[in-house]
Amino acid sequence: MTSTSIKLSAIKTACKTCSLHDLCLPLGLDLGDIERLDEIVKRSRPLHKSEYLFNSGEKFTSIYAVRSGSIKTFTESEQGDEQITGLYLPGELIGLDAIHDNQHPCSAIALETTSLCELPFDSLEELSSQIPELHRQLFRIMSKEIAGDQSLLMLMAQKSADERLAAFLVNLSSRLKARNFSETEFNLTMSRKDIGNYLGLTIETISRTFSRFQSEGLLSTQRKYVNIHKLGELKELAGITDHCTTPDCPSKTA
Amino acid sequence: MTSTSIKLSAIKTACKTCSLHDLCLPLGLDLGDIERLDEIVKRSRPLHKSEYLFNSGEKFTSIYAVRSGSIKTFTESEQGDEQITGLYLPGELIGLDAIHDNQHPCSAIALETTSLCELPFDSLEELSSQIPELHRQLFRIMSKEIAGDQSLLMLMAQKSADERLAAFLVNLSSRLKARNFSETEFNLTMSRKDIGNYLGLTIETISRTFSRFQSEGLLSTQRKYVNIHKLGELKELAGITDHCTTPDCPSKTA
DNA sequence: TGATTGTTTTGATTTAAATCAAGGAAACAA
DNA sequence: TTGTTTCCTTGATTTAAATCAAAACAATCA
Repeated sequence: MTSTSIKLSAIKTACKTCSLHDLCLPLGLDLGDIERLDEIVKRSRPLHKSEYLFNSGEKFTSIYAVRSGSIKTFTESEQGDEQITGLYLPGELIGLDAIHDNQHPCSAIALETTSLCELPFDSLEELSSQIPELHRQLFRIMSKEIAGDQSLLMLMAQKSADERLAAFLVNLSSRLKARNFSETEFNLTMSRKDIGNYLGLTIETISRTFSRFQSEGLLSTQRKYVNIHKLGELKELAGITDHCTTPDCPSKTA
Repeated sequence: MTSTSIKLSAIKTACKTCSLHDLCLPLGLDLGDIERLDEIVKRSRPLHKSEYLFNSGEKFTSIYAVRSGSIKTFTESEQGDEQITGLYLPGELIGLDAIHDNQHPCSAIALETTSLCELPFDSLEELSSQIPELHRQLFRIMSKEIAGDQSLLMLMAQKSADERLAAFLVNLSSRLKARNFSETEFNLTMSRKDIGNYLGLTIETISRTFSRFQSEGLLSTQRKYVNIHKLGELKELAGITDHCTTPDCPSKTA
């Protein structure tokens, strides 16, 4: 009985059988190397909605990969303004911003029931010095995060409320599609308030913009549920180059 | 004669004698490892003001470290809006955002006469898999870049024009101080237009804000020259936590 | 079940920064 | 030197989004 349950949990954590394989750390690794990666992955109980994964200021020990669900990260300034810095979907890595000074500059909260793979950074670092392809993939992922933040900066600095919300939706849609979810019908896991904060806008502006998009027939919403009717027009509004810089992003190949 | 000039240039590129040692890649390496790093560094002629280091879309081959001078990086969207994404001072690394898809997502231009160290990425990657401390330092630098971009995001999303310009100046001041320049007297290498673009504001707003800071006695300016009279007040305006996340940043230890 | 709390929508008003406009000061070239 | 271009400053006006305000709607809980 005990051995069965161990085996079951082992199967569950196995990178080699994980459907997120190509969106996550194992991309490009051969089977033997994936098995070595599997050995350092720790799996704990899923987080419930609103549970913290870590808190700003905490000591950095591990990188986390989202297995299912979603996570938001946010920083708080000394004046108390909160800024959401990231929304992480399955296959994406959390905590890369904490490496440089060994503590988390942001907090991370589950937006829904979320399970994660924990990768102790010391082990990961050691393993990556033995597996060049893992090393390379880690660099790629970090580089992508930098490039993604830079597109977000452009969004904030140069774009109107309409363009920002459109870009947010198009980006989300692309990433969901890459994960085999519908690209036109999905649930926002963030509240209007969170979306506004993320995009540098107020909740009222987000709400009004959604209403206008709806009256223009671009999409329809019921609270968190979104149905995009005219993805093409939305992409155009977003400036086609949505701020998704993932290699798996459909808009890149289109 | 020939051997002399070769020797001279070898001395000039030597990381082990470089004053930027602790702000750059060699931080934490022992002498032998620094010498190995020195072997892969390529040094070319300095760039003149307004010369391109690389262009958006170009194939990625190397990371560049600024030796002297300064560089700005910027992306251009399909609609033609330009967004400055970075201002790089001596000891800082350019091109980390290009690793993930092997091409530069941004262009890089010299803001003044600027000399650089070129680090071919293939060699750097190979070397870093042999030198764990170099590997770690690379991760730290990339992580710092991510964290820095995230503070910039907060700046753009939540802060007023005053706060943004103050934060920009305080950040620049800290980084200059870490490089043994004056923290209160310096030349902006970016134009008002560039500063505005970087901070998501217009040139007129930057100009007016500088004028007001001046009339309030916070600083004085003559074109690019800036003299900060009340750094403390400026820091307070910036929210104390300036968006400098470098470990060498004085505000961290203060 | 109703009471309480939190979230979203919509409307009226204000405001910070953008835009429009024009003059002045440096930098640069012929 | 003078003309040309680029950059910066300052003023007047407009505007997009914030703020203030209130009601409608969901969700949660006793």
